[in-house]
Amino acid sequence: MKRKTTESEDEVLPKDQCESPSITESSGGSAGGGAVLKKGPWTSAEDAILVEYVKKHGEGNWNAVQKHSGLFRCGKSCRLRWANHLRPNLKKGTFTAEEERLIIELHAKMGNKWARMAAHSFCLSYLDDLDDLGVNMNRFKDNEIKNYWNTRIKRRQRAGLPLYPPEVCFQALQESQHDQDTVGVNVGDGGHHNLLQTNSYEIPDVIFESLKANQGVLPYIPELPDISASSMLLKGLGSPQYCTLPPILPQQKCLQASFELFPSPGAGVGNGFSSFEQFPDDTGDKVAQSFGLSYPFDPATKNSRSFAVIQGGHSLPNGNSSASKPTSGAVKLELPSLQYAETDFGSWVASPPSPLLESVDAFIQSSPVAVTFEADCSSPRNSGLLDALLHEAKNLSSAKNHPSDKSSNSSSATHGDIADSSAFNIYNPEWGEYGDPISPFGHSATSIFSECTPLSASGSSLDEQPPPETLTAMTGFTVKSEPVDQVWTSEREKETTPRLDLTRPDALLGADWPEQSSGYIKDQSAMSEAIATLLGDDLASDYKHVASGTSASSQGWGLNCCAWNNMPAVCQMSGLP
DNA sequence: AAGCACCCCAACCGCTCGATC
DNA sequence: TGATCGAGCGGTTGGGGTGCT
Repeated sequence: MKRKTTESEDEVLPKDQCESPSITESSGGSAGGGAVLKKGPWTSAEDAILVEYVKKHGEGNWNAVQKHSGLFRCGKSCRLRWANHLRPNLKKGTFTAEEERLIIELHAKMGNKWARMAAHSFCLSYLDDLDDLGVNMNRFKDNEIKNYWNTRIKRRQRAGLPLYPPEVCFQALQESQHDQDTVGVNVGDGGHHNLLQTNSYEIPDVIFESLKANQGVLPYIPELPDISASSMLLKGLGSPQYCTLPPILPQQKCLQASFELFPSPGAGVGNGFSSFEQFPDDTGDKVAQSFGLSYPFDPATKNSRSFAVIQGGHSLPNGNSSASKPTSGAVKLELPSLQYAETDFGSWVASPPSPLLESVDAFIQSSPVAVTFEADCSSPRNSGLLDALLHEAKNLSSAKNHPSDKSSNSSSATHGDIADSSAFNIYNPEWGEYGDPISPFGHSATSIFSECTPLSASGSSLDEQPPPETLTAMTGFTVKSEPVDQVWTSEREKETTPRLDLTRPDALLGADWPEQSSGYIKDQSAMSEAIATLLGDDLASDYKHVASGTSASSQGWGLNCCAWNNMPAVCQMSGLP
C-alpha cells in the first residue's frame, strides 16, 4: 500500500455504506454500540485479523467478519481488502508486456468488465503456462486492471494513440464474423459475447489448487460453448500455415469499418493498401473528405460506416451507455483516443498531441450523420469497445445481405454525396464481388491477422507495437509504422515490398488492395480444398498444437487468443468436459 | 527548495443482481 | 410477488509519490 496507514485514522462510516444492519448492531466494543466503523487504509494488524478470519471461516459472509473478528470494518471493506490484497495467489507488481496485451485484448472484448477480465486473464495465464503449472497461477486484481486501463487510456489519449493494437481489432472482428457465420446474421448480440461473456469465467480457486495433481491434461475448462465446424475451420484458416492467405474479405466493409476505427501504428496488415499519400493529391483529399464527412449511410438500417467509429467511441464504449442516448459532455476514459484523430486526417501520420476531446464531441454532435447514427447505437450491453464497433460491422454486413437493405443503402445517397464520396466505391469498385458474408473465407482473412500475428512477447509495453517483421514474415506484407513514438519499418522490406502506412485511417482503402488479393480470391476452389483439409487432420493437429500450450506461450499473444477461442475444440478432442 | 502537475493506486461509493424469505 | 439482504461490480475519489519548472 502506498497510502500511509495511521492507526488513529478512524472515521464514521456512513450508515448507507454497509448494507447489513447487523454490523451496526454488533459493532460494540470501543465503537460504543454505534455504527462507528473504521475507514481508510488498512493496518497490518487489521490485515492479520482478516486473514485469520478467512482462514477460519472462509470467504464470504463478509458482514459477519466484524461480528466474529472484532474488526471495525464493514463487510464490504473486508471483502475488498481480501480480494485485492490479502487473497493468496494475487498477482503482485506491474503487468508484464504479455499481460498488458492480454488486458487490452480482453478489454476489447468485454469492455469495462474488470472482474471478468481478471478471471479470464487467470484462465489464459494458465493456458500460457502449462509447462509451469502452479507457477503462474496468480490472478489479476480487477481493481488493478481497472487502474491500469484508466491510466493507459489517459496516456494514450494524450499521445494521440489508439487504444487497441490492430491485432486486437482483427481478433475481435474475426470473432464477430465467426458469430455471424455460426449463429447467423442479425441475431442480436448473441455472438462472441457468448464466448466471452455468457459463459462463466468465474474460476473456482479449488480447481486450480489441484492443478499440479493433474498435469498433462487440461484441468480447468470453463463453461465453453460448442464450437461449430465452421468456426473451427476458420480457426484453422487462421493458423500460421495459412497465413500466406491475403486478407480476402467477403466482408471487407466490415473490416474497413474496423480499420477506420483503429488506425493505430501498425494497424492492419494487407498487401496493396495505400495511404492517401500515395494517391494524387486531389484524389487523396477527395477520399479523405468523403471518408470523414460524407460517408455512405443507410437510413433503413441506420448504419453509418465512418461515424460508427466515432460514435462507438463515444456512446458504445462497452455497451453500458444507452444505445439511444445522445452522447454529450465529457468523454469517458474508455474511449479510444483515435476518435479525434479521425477528425483530422491531415494530421494523422504525425499525430500531434491530442486535441481537446470536447472539440471532437462538438464535431461529432454537429455532424448530421453522427446524429442520425445515435438512434441506432444498439450495441450489446456489456460489450467492449470493439464489440460495439463490430456490432456496426455486423449491421453493415447484414444490410448487404438483404436486398431491402441494399435498396436502402442506395437510397441513402440522398444523405450526402455518397455516390461520390464513398471511399469504398472510389477505390474499390469490386467490393460487391466479394460479398459473401457467410463464407469462411472472410474469416480466414481476419483470423490471419488476429491469430497469426505474434507480437513481441518481451520488452515492450503495449503502448508500443509489434515489430512489422513478424507480420511480414507471416503474411508477406510489410507493415510500415511511423507514429510519433514508434518506427518499426524495416528498411530492407520497405524497398522490396509494398508499403502500407498503417498509421493512417485510410491505410486500407488503397486501390491496389483488391488487385493484390484478387489472385487469392479467384482461386476459391483451392480454398475449398483447404477447407476440406482443415476439417480433417489439420484441424486436429492444429488444436493439439494449441492444447500443448506451445502456441499460446511461444507464439505470442495472438495465438494466445487463438488458444482460448479454441478451447472448446481442445476439450472435445481431449475428452474433457 | 518550492510549487505545480501529473501519476499511481488503495479505498470508497453507489448501484445491480441473485438468493432467500 | 415483493421485500430484504448479501455479495459483487464498476466508477470515482483522494492522497502519496514523482518529475518538471
